[in-house]
This record gives sequence, structure tokens and C-alpha cells, in this order.
Amino acid sequence: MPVQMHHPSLDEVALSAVFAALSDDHRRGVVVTLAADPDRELPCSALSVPGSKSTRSYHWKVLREAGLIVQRNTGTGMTLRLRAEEFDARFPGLLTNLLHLEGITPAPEGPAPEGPAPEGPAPEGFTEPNPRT
Amino acid sequence: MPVQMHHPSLDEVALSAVFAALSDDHRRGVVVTLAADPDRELPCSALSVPGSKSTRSYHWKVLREAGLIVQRNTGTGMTLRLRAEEFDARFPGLLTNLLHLEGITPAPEGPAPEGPAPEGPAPEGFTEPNPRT
DNA sequence: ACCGGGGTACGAAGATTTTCGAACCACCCC
DNA sequence: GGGGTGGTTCGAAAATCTTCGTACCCCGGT
Repeated sequence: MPVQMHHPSLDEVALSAVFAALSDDHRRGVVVTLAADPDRELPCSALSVPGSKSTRSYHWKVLREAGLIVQRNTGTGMTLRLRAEEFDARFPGLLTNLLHLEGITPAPEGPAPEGPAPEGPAPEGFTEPNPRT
Repeated sequence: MPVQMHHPSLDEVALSAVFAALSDDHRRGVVVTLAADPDRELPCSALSVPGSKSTRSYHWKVLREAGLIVQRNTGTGMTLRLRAEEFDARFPGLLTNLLHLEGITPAPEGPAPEGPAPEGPAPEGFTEPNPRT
């Protein structure tokens, strides 16, 4: 009924909701597409989610309630915008990592051409959190 | 029936399956608990997943089919081991990021106390993938 | 003012996930 | 070898997620 629907504050969204939202290929595709856009905002007519009007609307809702997008009303039509900064503040690195996994941004670690840095926290591999205390 | 059940190869698991597996609090708890262990392996009697025997077994199966764990038979009882290296090779950074989000490992970027490095790829914030080409 | 495009909310039907009990299997210990 | 412990699998029941049609709303154009 309101011309502006409800968007949760980022600290009331649970990690479970985020993973659930991202576990669907179409929804994940929307996030990736938005992230790849310079404005991180696109008319939802530009997003490739199959199904009827109501089905598409349902998916926007899931993404909205996971804190991933804002839906904005633009007279005719509507746009989806990725809540990139807010989201990254709440779940640091998640979005960034998703884009790496989807190949949108290059992996942070190509094979280092020279000069390995055995000092400092190497940002690659799976560094054990608790190396045998 | 076999004494050793089927574990998928990592490159036949889809990102969707991983997110679906991690969207459950109990299952995510298992992954985090295993990751916090120095051996990344624990008897499944040590994991805190509520429910009947069959329910617990069902959750191991979901995690197994997401490529997250290996189930090993130890005479009496059974252990779950996190497939950390393999998994990280297939989905780089995902596990690492999860541990940060769950507060198991410190965030890679505290507020740098001194000497900001405006050069080089800053590993924080949500760096735009495609800054307005 | 009416119409049409684009969207949301609400049920209901269909598909998938989660839970459980029962049947069964493998191993250890007495 | 028999019994108990710890686990898997198979259905079936319950809960949840997904899809869709319908009703309704808002806005812009004619």
C-alpha cells in the first residue's frame, strides 16, 4: 500500500537470510549484475529473472529482506539498487568475495610473480584460525 | 550401504549448494566449529546440532554434498573433517570470509593505526568493480 | 478522465526442505 | 557370539519456499 515499501535496517538482517537469498541462481545473478553496474542501480526491467510479474516481485522481496537491495520507485517502472556500502559494513567482504567467485572482479591473488612475503598476513590460502595452541 | 559414503569432487559442487548449506544456522555452526579446531576434524558427537539421529545425519549429508566436509569412520563413532584446502581452492576466500563474519578470526582490516596506504589494492570497503568506464 | 504499463499483496497450488521413526548395518566390548 | 552404541537409509508427515493468477495501486500519456 505505501508507495515506498519496507526495507530492513542492515543490523536486523541475519546471515542466514543472506545465504538463503544468495542460494538461488537468479537472485545471485541480480546481485552480481547490480554490482557490475557503475551506479549499482538498474531498472528491474533490465534484470534477467524468469517468471511472472508476481514471481519476479517475490524475488525482489527476498533480496530486499536480506538487506541486499533497495527498491526505488521512478514514476513509471522501478529500479533496484545494491546496498553495497551498508551491506559491506554489516558483512565485511561478503559481497567482494562473491564478485571474485563469480569472476566479476579478478581474484585478489594471482600467482605472485616474484618476491614471496613470508612475513605479514598472506591474503591467500586457507590460513588456519587456530594453529594448534 | 558402503562403509564409506559418497563425497563429491569439489568441482561438481555448485555455489548454490554451498550457500544453501550455509543458510542454516546449525549447519553453519558445524562449519565454524570445525574451522576453529586445529585439526579441522571433530567427532560428530561433539557437534551441537539438535534433533534425532536421522536429522543430524541429514545435515551431515547436506554439508557433505556441498563439498564442505568429509565423513570418516573411526571404528566406533565417526568424525567430520572440514575440506578446508580443497574447498578454498574451489571457492577462494569464502571460508576465510565466513570465519571473519562469525568472529572466529579477526577482521583483516582494523582501523589502521597509522600510515594509510593509498597506493595498492586496499583490501577493505566495497571497491567498485567497474568504476564508471 | 480513461487506459495501459509496471509493480505489490494475497491466496492457493506445487515443489522442495526438514524432521522423525523404523529398519538395518558395522564396530567394540564382555 | 550377543548386546549396546553410533550411524545410514527409507518413507511419510510437517513446514517452508516458489510460482502463479487475481485484485489492486500508482503514474504517465492521450
